[in-house]
Amino acid sequence: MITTKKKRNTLQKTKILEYLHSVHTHPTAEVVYENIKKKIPMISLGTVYRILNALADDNEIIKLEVNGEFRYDANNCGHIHLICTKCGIISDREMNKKLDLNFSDFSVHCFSLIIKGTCKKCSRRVK
Amino acid sequence: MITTKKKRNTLQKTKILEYLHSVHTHPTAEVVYENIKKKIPMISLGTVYRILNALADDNEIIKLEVNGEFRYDANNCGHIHLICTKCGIISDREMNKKLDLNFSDFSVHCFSLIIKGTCKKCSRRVK
DNA sequence: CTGATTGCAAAGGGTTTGCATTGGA
DNA sequence: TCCAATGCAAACCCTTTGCAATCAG
Repeated sequence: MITTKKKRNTLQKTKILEYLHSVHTHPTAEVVYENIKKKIPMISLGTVYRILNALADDNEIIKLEVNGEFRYDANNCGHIHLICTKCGIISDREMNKKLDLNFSDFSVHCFSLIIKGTCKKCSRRVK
Repeated sequence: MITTKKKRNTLQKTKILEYLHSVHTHPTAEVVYENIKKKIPMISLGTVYRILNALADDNEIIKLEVNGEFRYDANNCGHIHLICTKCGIISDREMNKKLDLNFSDFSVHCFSLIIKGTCKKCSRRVK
């Protein structure tokens, strides 16, 4: 059994969580960094990454991957994330049907399904 | 209208597709590279990446992201990909229920749902 | 006090790209 | 012949890390 080490609440962590709860844009670490800098000018990108990853590990937020970079989202279970693989935009949808997500050998952290495809705007651009 | 430039069939591309159709392991570009090298010793990693991305763009294969790296899979629609965010293992499941994946403003390329969580083995390791 | 957390900057590592060469149609 | 595709290696760029300083509990 790995002992959980005690965690501290810092201004950096508080502000980042606050920010994530205030937006619905699935920001990248870079975007979070730029916004937190307005309130904590001396914060560093590395710290933002560390806090975001820690929060994701604790399942307080969701970590998504789109086109080679990570995006973070305050935990909203029960949503479907539609990710356009062309432009990277992410839109949330409600599930219109109960999904049977009970697997005997796999524990789903959260009902946030990720579906990739092409959004309306991008599909207009004929290949 | 963007004109589609004509494509050529090369040994490299043929072998890579052949390989992807022969496995069910969702290999990384690196793994594909190592395996193709057995047949085409002089092939380069860059070429593997270029071919894999081209195939994914043409929707001939699926490009998945797990823990910061890409994995490729011969197109198998109608599957659920269970991705363990701890160890990165990917297992396929059949869908036991028809999903309503018709969105008015989003075209789903393929019914390959990606669900992240923790596999049995990793969940045994208590945090 | 203690040691978890931060800032800074360098290192890491998967992926992309520029360019000369090769080779498919 | 023509230009897409390749090989090679350097460049990219997002993310992670080491370390000394800092600060929450």
